[in-house]
Amino acid sequence: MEDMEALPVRFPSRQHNHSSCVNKLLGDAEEECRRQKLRFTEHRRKVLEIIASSHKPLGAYDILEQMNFSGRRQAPVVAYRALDFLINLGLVHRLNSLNAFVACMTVGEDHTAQFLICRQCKNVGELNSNRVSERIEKDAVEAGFQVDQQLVEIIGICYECAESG
Amino acid sequence: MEDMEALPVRFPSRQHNHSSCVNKLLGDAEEECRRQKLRFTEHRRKVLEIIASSHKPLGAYDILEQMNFSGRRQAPVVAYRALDFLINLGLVHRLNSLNAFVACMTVGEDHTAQFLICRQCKNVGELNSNRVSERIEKDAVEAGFQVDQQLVEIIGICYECAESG
DNA sequence: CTTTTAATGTAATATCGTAACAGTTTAACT
DNA sequence: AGTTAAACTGTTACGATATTACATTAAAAG
Repeated sequence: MEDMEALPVRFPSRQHNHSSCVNKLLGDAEEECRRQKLRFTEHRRKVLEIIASSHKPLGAYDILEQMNFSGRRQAPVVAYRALDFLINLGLVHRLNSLNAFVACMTVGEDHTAQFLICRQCKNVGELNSNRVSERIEKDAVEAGFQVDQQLVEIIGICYECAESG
Repeated sequence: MEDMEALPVRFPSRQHNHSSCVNKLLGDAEEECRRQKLRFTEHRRKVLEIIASSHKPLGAYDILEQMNFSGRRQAPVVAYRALDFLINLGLVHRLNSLNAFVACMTVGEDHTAQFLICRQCKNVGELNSNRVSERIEKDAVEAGFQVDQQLVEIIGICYECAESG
């Protein structure tokens, strides 16, 4: 029997308003850090803000460029340190096939994620299909493998690009 | 209703004999190139041989090191060109989470693949679960996404490492 | 208020991957 | 065979991504 619940997916539509979701994410981050007694420092806030302001994946050096507070160029390690922190908190995801980073679109919720990468518009959506993650888990276990982490990246064409030819 | 066929999976066991599977892969490669009228040149053969001789993923520069035919060091691009060729032929897979390459373990068969990466012994197995690939395809389509390519990497502990503590 | 843990600043360097272009080999076609 | 077109190779240079190491400063815990 199929699971008939709605399939959670977030793909950024073209006219979607960023500033509200950026603010939401920053708020979530602050709260999460308070809860876990972690420090939400300036670098970390800035990096999260930069990533969240783009639904296209950003490379570490793209992020770094936007961190020039006062004409002062930061060293790469500054971006990587903040990224590590945010990834560990689940606020940012790394896309291995692109060496790039995106903000998490389902913060706080307990979720698995698969990434939908549009090779035309370069936007990235987040699919949260438990059916997929459970299927992977089951089959891996059946194959004698104990799963710690799943990395699922799906390359293709998003709905809006398919429509507009 | 569940699909009850055996789940195809290849994980290299510790006492498994490489040389026979290396030879098989080289033979398959030759045949496939003949069939498609492609050239199976020395570089390509050598790179495939090197990758196939290791069930642990190899980086491009690891491969390069083993290409020193006569003390002569090859340029990186030599390895990358051969790798591109072999990947397009489906003889080699790239593991994005590791920036590394492994030989395909199910050559010639029409198959999808998910990679089982043991974070202890570093061996990589290939799971060929149509249930996983179909689940991903269905859910992506349901989310309005047209799938071209699936990249699935599963990090964890393999059977032999789990057994031996 | 001192100890110790976490974060930052800074420089250097390691690792991974590609561009460009001239030269050579191979295949295909008179 | 001789000519042409396509594919492959050699070589140099460079671009992009990521980490190590270590000295310094800031914050939290006792």
